[in-house]
Amino acid sequence: MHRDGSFASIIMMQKNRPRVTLMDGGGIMARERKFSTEELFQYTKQLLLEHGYEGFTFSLLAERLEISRGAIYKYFENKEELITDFMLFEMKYFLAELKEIAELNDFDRQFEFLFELIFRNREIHQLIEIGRQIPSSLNEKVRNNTQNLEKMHLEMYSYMQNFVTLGKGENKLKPHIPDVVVLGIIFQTIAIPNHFGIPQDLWVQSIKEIISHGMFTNK
Amino acid sequence: MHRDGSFASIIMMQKNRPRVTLMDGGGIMARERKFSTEELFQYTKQLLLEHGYEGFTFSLLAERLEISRGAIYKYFENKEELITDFMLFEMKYFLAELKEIAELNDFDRQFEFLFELIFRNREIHQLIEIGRQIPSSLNEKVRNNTQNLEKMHLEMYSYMQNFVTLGKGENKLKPHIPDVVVLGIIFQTIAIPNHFGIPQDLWVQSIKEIISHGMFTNK
DNA sequence: GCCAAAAGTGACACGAGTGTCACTTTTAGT
DNA sequence: ACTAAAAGTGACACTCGTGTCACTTTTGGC
Repeated sequence: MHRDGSFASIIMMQKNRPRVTLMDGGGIMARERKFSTEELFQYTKQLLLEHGYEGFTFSLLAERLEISRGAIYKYFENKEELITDFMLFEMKYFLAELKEIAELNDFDRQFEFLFELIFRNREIHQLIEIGRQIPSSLNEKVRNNTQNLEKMHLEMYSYMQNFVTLGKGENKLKPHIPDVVVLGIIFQTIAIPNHFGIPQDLWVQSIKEIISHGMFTNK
Repeated sequence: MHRDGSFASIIMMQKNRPRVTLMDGGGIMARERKFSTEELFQYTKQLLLEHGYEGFTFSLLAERLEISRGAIYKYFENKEELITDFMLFEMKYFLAELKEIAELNDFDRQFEFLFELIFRNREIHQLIEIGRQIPSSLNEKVRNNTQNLEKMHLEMYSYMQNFVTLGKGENKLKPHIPDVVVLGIIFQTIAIPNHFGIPQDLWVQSIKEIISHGMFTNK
């Protein structure tokens, strides 16, 4: 645990800086963490999806992590800060993967790639909607976080915009349909809850086909 | 107000029955209501969509209605009861409209009808998802309400099932796509938030076209 | 063994939502 | 005018989440 110099811990350390240089060189190590940041964010995600923004509490999170509530305050001043940090964490990973779409140079491959990526990160869309519920904060850190989120959100759209532009350039996508509708559909359909437990394969293929060629037969 | 013998007030009166027969014949009328049930449900809808299930409170609702919180308890024992009553109210209206689909006897007309109906009731889908968050209650009335909701939900699906069966029978819908995927897509795509403010007409037509024939060109 | 530093704990004061209830207000019928 | 009934109010006791803080625990380095 003490050697995770990952993205997440960098975010976390912004407030409670250790008074020794940082936990790499040969500083005093102090006691071991009872929970990793990855663990914390994982439960945060679960709880956000289960209870929504307003239903998320530090008490619930502490319970899942089997620590005291007070411990969380060592790393995050409040709910807004924790959740925006978490959103940045998720978004960063998503964007890092999305970036690779630029390597593929024809539309068909990009479509396959994008579809698979969004499908593998189904919750992202729901989380983004939850993110819209965060009230504008007075807290410096939180304002900074939401600004960065905004930026990453735009960056995300710009990659997807390129995808659509390519599709229209190759005459693969219908030119009269607005770009944001194309993107909206891809995002939204993937989030359809499979309440009836259709097998994954069939489910994915069906959705992909409808998006591509519709649910109507071509007579 | 005192002469609304509507659906809503019938639900409401289950608990606090007036001691005179009921408010039709010539009973004593007592003082006038400061808010109608329709008004109450309208704000309930707003608040549920804004804050989600856990964010919804009697305090917020009372504030919007410009009454005291206590007044609401005259009609509903608690949040669960109010929200399930509200859900029944919404569902009832939706189902009443949906029923009429059976009058149309070809698939194309049913498709137009269904699409228009769901589009006009865009929030229904979101509300149904919020409804899933209601914890199973000990309260008699609430258990009864959720059971009825379940029934209406199934009834809703059965009407739509008929629609899909008809479509497949007429060879209009692709036979290999599972029925629930067809329904899921129709429901979900209509709920796409139009964040970029595309004109309504263009928005609806684009979505309808993608659902029907896909976003790909037929080359 | 002692120290410094970070991790973690539990108690406290506070604010907000809940559910209840005795009370007041308004109303129509007599 | 008087009354019964329903509508509405506001105070009370309670629970739960919040944020803080002095305190204890664990750790590696000296």
